Amino acid sequence: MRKAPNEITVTFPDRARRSVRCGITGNALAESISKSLAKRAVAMLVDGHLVDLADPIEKDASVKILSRTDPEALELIRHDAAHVMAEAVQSLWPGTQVTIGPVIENGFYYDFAKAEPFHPDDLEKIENKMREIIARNAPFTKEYWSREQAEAFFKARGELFKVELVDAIPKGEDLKIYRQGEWLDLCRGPHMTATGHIGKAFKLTKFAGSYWRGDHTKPQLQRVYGTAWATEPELAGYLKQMEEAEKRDHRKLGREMDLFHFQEEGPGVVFWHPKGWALFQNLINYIRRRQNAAGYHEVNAPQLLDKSLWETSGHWATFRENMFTTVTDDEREFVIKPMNCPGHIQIFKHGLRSYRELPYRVAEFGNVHRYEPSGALHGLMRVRAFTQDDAHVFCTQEQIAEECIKINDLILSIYRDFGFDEITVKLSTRPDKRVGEDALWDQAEAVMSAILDDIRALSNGRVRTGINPGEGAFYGPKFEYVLRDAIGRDWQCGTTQVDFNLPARFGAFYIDRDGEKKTPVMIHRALFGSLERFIGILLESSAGHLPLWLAPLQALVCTIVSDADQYAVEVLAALKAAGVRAEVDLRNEKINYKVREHSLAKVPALLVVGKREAEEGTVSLRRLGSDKQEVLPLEAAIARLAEEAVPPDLKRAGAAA
RNA sequence: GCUGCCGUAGCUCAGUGGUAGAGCACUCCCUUGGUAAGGGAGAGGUCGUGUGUUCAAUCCACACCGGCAGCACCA
Repeated sequence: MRKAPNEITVTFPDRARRSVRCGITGNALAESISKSLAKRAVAMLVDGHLVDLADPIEKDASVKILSRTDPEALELIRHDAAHVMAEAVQSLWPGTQVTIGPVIENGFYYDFAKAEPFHPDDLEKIENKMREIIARNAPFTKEYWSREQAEAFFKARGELFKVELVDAIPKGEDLKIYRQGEWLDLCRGPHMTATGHIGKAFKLTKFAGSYWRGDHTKPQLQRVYGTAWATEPELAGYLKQMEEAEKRDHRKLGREMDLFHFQEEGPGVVFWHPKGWALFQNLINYIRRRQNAAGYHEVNAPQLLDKSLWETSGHWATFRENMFTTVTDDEREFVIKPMNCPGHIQIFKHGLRSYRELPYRVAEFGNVHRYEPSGALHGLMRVRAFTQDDAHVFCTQEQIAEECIKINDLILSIYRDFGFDEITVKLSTRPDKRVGEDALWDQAEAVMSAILDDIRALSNGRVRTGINPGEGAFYGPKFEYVLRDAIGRDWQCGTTQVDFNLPARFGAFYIDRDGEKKTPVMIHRALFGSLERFIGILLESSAGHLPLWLAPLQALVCTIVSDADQYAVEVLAALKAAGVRAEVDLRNEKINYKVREHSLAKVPALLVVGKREAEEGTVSLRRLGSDKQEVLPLEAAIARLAEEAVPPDLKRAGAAA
């Protein structure tokens, strides 16, 4: 295409091209295309970058003019809403300082410095004020200010946090100020053309405390969260989804399914009820089979060990605040174990180890206690006493990569058995607070980053990888296995940590081929991490509809009339004989009542028997989540359930045999 | 730990400055009913704990304990 001087070529999403004056604004460009587009336009994408519609286009570029319902505009709606919220709060409570107000997943927040705390009713007040501001439909306009001008302006207004933000902007960079009517804010942008485009599909959701710059030593601010969408049905859909998520809260399910409880005298510790403990044991049995098959030796190290071991490991220096301790009458100080590694090292150190024994893999369902900050406690997800499916592999440096890959394969295979297929593995590198020489860290990180590449390559696209800088353990870098649950939430569960430090600190060694003492490398690994937490994840992901092999109570025989009692007891006996975990409900209640009650308790299979079934030797089978029934011979029903109740690993073993 | 909110029967929740109520669950009675609540009766609470204000506190104030949300933390 031939161009006059001072002309540029813009390419539209439909691949149409047009020559336009260099420096044309998005507004003018939209106007030149059509009146209706100009009217709808709120911002634009230039070469994929979201920018203000008022910005000039100064070189050949692909341009997409955005209207507010384009997906790319959603973050602008949210960001604009945050600005409007800040204006609303400052207009309602003069003297409140504004700080930052970013877009987050599903919405936005703004942090304020305000002397008086917000009151729950304030959400509605702010929302109403926001609607007023939006109705005024003031245009967003951008200005470039000098650093001095901005600093003087915010200082004069008493906006000290903004002054700090101005100071933090690198010298030589433009300071952008966005105005909306009378109000203005320092902001990177971009914004839509006017506040009216925010629309009505937003809602303020909650207040919370937060820290300035996320640092708990800095002043505490008040955060207001909101959600915003392009359309009201989308907002309604989101709110509905939140309600649904609430219904699968594992604390609620735990009560409804009678799995566990908490009470005041034991903050952060779980009372496991019979059904919950059965589920717990089902998980342990499964993991035990898997890791025994993978060459681990299961052990049990003491619950209580002298403080000196924790000083040696470095835990005392790093986590003393989070450890439960006890002093005995003879004035010895003991630590209730928060970790299993020192115990396992003692087992490794007991007696002389040969290189022939390596890799030496010790596993334990270790019951650990950690004094977690009270505000961190959350049902089973964050507790003060939990069971780790922990293990330590003592090996040579040459064996590290192979062991890490084996662990990786084991973890991925296990997650697959639970239906978790979307996995991310993240490498967490050295934290600021750590033990050991930097040379050892260099080595460990180099080894692990190579392994990370292998993991991704070996996974055929199933595993994504990433880096978490500075998030490693104090004794070594780690892989974190993050799984995505049925409703799209991510949970960090498994972990593999390569440790060049602790074995040496404890003086662990083995006798190598050449007769010399060598220090082994230790790999820490956990599969689910915390069994308590994993059960919470399982419950929320499945909404309590556990697969049959895990369900603590798999089947319930329900009678319709008492004439069927005798038969029901026979059915129960037959189920039990086939290894199905079952109970019988002979109560003098209607079948509707029984079905409702057991369905609410999430019993996977109901075997209903009345006169007819008793006479014919059949059962009416109803599965959780369905309102259909199927009448089939008792043996057929039992065979089906027994088959389905076989854990996935045993099923594979059976198929192979 | 920090900020805010909350704490009444096993659960979900009303309520009042003059020592408390509902529904479900529980016990008993009637009912034998075909796939998500049949009917009736009964029992059940030092209103989280402590101190204070008051003639009088479940209610007001303060402290503590516990919970919820977010932040911070997570070997």
